Amino acid sequence: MARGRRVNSSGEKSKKLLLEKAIELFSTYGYHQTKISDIVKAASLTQPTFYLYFQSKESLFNDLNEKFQNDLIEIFTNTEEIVGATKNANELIEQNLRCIFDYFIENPNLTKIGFYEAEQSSVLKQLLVSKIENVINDNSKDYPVAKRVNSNVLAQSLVGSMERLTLTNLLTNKSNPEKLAEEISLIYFSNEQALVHQ
Amino acid sequence: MARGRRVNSSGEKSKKLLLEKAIELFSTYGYHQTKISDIVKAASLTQPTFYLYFQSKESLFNDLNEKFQNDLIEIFTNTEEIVGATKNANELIEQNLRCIFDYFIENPNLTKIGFYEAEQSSVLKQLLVSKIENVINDNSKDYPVAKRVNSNVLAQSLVGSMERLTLTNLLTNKSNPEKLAEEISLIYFSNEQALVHQ
Amino acid sequence: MARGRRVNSSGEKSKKLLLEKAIELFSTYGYHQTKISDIVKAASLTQPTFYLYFQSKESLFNDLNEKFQNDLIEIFTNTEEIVGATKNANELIEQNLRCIFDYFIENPNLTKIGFYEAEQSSVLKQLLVSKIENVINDNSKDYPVAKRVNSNVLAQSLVGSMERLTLTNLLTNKSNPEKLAEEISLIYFSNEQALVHQ
Amino acid sequence: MARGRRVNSSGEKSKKLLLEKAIELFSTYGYHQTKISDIVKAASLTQPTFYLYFQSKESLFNDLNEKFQNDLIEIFTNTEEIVGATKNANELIEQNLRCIFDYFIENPNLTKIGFYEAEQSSVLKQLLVSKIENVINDNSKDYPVAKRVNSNVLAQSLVGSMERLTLTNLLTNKSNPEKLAEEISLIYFSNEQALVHQ
DNA sequence: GATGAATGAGAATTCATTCAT
DNA sequence: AATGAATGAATTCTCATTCAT
Repeated sequence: MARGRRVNSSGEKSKKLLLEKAIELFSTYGYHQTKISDIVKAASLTQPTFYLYFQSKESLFNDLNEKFQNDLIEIFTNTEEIVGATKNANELIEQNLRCIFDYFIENPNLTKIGFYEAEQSSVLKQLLVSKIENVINDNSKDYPVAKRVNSNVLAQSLVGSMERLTLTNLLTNKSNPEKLAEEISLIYFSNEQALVHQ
Repeated sequence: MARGRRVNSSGEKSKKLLLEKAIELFSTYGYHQTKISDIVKAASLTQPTFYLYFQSKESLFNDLNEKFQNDLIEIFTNTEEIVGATKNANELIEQNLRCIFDYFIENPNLTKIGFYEAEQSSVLKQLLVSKIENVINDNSKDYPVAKRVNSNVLAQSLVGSMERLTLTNLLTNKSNPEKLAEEISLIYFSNEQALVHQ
Repeated sequence: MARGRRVNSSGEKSKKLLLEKAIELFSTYGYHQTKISDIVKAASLTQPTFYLYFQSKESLFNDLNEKFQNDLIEIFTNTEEIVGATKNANELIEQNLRCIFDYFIENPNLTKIGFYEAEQSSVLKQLLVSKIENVINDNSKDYPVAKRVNSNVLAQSLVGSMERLTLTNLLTNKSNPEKLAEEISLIYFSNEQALVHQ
Repeated sequence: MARGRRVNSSGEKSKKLLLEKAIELFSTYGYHQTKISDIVKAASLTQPTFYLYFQSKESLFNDLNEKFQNDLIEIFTNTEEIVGATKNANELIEQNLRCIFDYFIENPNLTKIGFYEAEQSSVLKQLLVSKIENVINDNSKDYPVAKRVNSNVLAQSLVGSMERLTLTNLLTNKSNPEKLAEEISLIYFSNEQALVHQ
């Protein structure tokens, strides 16, 4: 039987294909339900080829998660820089959410993996909570609710809202990044702002 | 170990022990990471004994989830009856949340399985969303925010908050059922109530 | 043993080897006494390799039986065509028996499986009975015995004789296809022919 | 839970019941497909009770077969004595067959086990062959066919006929002992006798 | 005489991973 | 760069059998 390098084949192409299929399958069926044999079958390649590009199933999964985490952390950082100190807190958070949701929409399957399937996601979410908590603390005077509810609880709650709404409304295309960010902002801040600014 | 019946052994005890250990392990390590061998080892029993009481690993897991779902659905139903039409919406929701959180605190590991680990949880959560959505719709006049944010989005958001806060604050004993239910109520409704009632 | 491909290994060779050993063991010890571990041990391979080529122990057994049945049915059909209407009944049956016995001798172990071990064999034998019954019915005028004994009984009896003599005389090499076919023919028909023709 | 001796229970009754059910199940599903759990379930008893009366599954099966063999051997012997030297060979064989068939009809399930399922059956059948062979040899002058066909082949063939016809015609009640014995006798001897005596 | 409870020993099957080409 | 062939190491599950009551 024919073996060896195939016509028109290119390592990078194969690796990318495997990566794509892996993301697709992991996000659809989960880590344990996805076999390496499934991934290579979907990519019309063979199992040894998988090991040409990835150390193991677990390391591929970790790589995927690392990329997701790095991307998200970069978004956090960038938004801070861009938005800067010019805006008030709820706009800052809304902006941040929107950027995150933009990324989610562009990488829906990776999001399902990195934000829901992976255990590492908890660290990331905790980081998000911290960021939001800081923003709230820095601007607590503007938020009456923040006087009655612990800022950490508020931030945890907000991340919980993000999590669920991303899954049910954003990734199902019932909503879009802009709209969803605004809605969350409305739920958590805008109403009060409005009242405060009366 | 010798074969046959052990001194002082009793079927009910063994079954209960296996059930406990299974809940413990599933909630800690997840379904796939928990092997039947782990469960029976934790219970100081052997694999065939497992099959004396449960059909398979999967069926045990399903049984667990079914119990969780039934318990929770019963709580929904009971709370409705008890609270009745006497209270306004946010009190109703707060009461309901509190009952749910009470159950979560009493069954922390089962909650981790039934509310987080299991795929069936999505149905349950959707049901919760529907219930909350109805309450909001019935009382939307009291909630300014409900005029700006779709009631479904509001309900999804609230369930998201529940999910996350249960995991991070309730099951870690940083908070308690009463307090957490109040906090969520404050975040979503009370502030407005207060303002509206001015 | 190291993992991975062996020197000089070839899929076809391994599959054939497994098939051979399976036939050998099934025919010697029977389906239930033959473990997959026995088969692969006999082939100097490992259990996963077995599953590379066969779906399961049962499906391998069924495949074997299907082959046997198809082969035998083909023999029935071919013999009919070749012998045609030119010969009289006992020659036709003798010819058919001889072809069958030839096949048995060439595939002694498969015969033990497909004709004795497998439950599916009963269908095949019933088919044989039908064929023979038809021949007898078509030529009953030549056979005095067929007037006193039901043709179905006669056919069943003949198949029973085949069964036993194959096992005790043919597969043990005490007899051979030609001789055995002739003997059976003599027992069932020739004597009468002879007498009738007097 | 209640344990210990049951009201109205009697050891002998339980043993007999187990024996009956074992015969029923072994004959229907075969040795390997019949689990001890099946047998005791059918007898409304428990597994340890089984071991009160039988050493093991295998030994029960062997006991069953031993009984069958002893019964059959006794029939051989008795018939010889009764029939004695007074009759000619084909009547002797017919008589013998009829007695055997009578026993088969009275013990259909045991027959399925002892004559078909068990490996030990081959010894018994060989014994039958020997007996028949002797009769044929002693009376070969009366049987023209015996001059052309080896008496062993003739005897093997006859036993094969018995085997198959018992299964297809006797145990299915399509025929009866008397009729079947006569038919076999007709197939193998009577016709010639008739002709010879003309 | 009988049972509830338990287990030793092994069965089939799966899957990530590796070797030789 | 890629593959055909193979396997180590589990993992679930079954069944005859045994012990304590």
